[in-house]
Amino acid sequence: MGKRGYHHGNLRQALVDAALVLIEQKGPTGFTLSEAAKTAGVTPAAVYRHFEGREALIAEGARQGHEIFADVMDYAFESGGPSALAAFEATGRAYLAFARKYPGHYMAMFESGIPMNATPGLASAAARSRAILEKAADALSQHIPPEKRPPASMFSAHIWAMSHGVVELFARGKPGGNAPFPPEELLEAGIGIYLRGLGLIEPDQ
Amino acid sequence: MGKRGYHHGNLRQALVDAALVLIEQKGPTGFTLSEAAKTAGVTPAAVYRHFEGREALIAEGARQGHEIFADVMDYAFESGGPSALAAFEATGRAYLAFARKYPGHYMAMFESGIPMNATPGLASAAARSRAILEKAADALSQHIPPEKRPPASMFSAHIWAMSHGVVELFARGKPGGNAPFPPEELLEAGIGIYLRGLGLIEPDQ
DNA sequence: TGTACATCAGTGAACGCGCGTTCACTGATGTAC
DNA sequence: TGTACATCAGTGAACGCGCGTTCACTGATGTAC
Repeated sequence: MGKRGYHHGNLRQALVDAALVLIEQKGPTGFTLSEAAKTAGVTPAAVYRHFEGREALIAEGARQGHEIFADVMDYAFESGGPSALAAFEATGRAYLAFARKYPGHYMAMFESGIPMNATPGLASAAARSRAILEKAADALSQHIPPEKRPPASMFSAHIWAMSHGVVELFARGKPGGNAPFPPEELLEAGIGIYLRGLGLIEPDQ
Repeated sequence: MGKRGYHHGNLRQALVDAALVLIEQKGPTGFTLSEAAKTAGVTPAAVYRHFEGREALIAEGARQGHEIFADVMDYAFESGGPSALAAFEATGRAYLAFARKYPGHYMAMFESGIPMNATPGLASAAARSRAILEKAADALSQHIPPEKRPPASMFSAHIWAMSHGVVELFARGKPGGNAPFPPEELLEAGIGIYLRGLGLIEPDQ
């Protein structure tokens, strides 16, 4: 917003970008304000012209992540296919694609330990991305007979939990050496079985 | 093993215990060797009589966690009920109970970033707990017609992912303010729907 | 167009801090005789 | 039982390090006239 032309150009965003790369490389707690500053070609003290401190910088990364996350999932849902089911599955794939494509953002959002209320902007961005997931679940759950329909928020929580679990356990190199299956395949199969359990997919297919 | 009677009694285990409490309180990367030593009433340098360094101390906590984890899950599986299904569900409940009861161990195991090969003892304990989960999945999957049976390792990966996701997202205070449902309920319902999707529970029940 | 001035992004030095790790040591415990 | 000795768990001081944060400053940019 009009910072361009000054000494650096757009230091604020350069710092966020540097922070996200470092978080991706060293984990959210291995990340260092000083190193982000150095990466952006600037003195640590310069960071304080744009952020209140280390935590605010991470929070801004998380906020931007939630914004992208919500956009990506919303797009997948809206354009995901003719049926509510297809749209929902596209949303699930978008989840994993986001985690893969923006690992720094993902870590800042879910692994940094930054409280969701750290910043008003972060809080509202997080609420937005959460709402998208629930919207997708709610649309799909319309196809379940009301008397056996679980609350949409539970439904979306299950999908979210399985997706997050797959990301944390199998989409990184961490435990067990490596994944027994490609994460995409694992998640798609898991969601498929889950949806079949809800009666949303034909038992025989 | 026979250190009792010396200056401290059993400093080695006291250090592990202190580390696990601190990891629970401050996260696996906020944890500090010096503070663990202070908690145990000892100089930081004393730690090096028992561990190679900071990472080895965390690895030992993770190792003990995997040992307990495997025991707990194995017991739940073996004594979980008359049917393979009941035994499996007991195992799932044991997962969450472990995460609740031993949060420090859980974090050291799954959130500390310690590689599974950090220590031979850790590697073999982790392999053991992983094997128990697969054993339970394998036993249950015998009840699925072979032609539509997913590999037991995929089956157990799904359950593990959903369980871990529930723990990370909803069984701590982190995102979204708090859980929309009690985690136990959420996980049990999720596993139930998943098992129904596999045809292991009657669709109408 | 040119000059004087105000703004404010980034500097560079300094701070106090706690970290993980090393080292020569000390002194309580255990052991040989 | 008593004495001399060996062991080795824990000490305390020191190290070099990088951290987050503060502060008075400087000098390029933008603006008023």
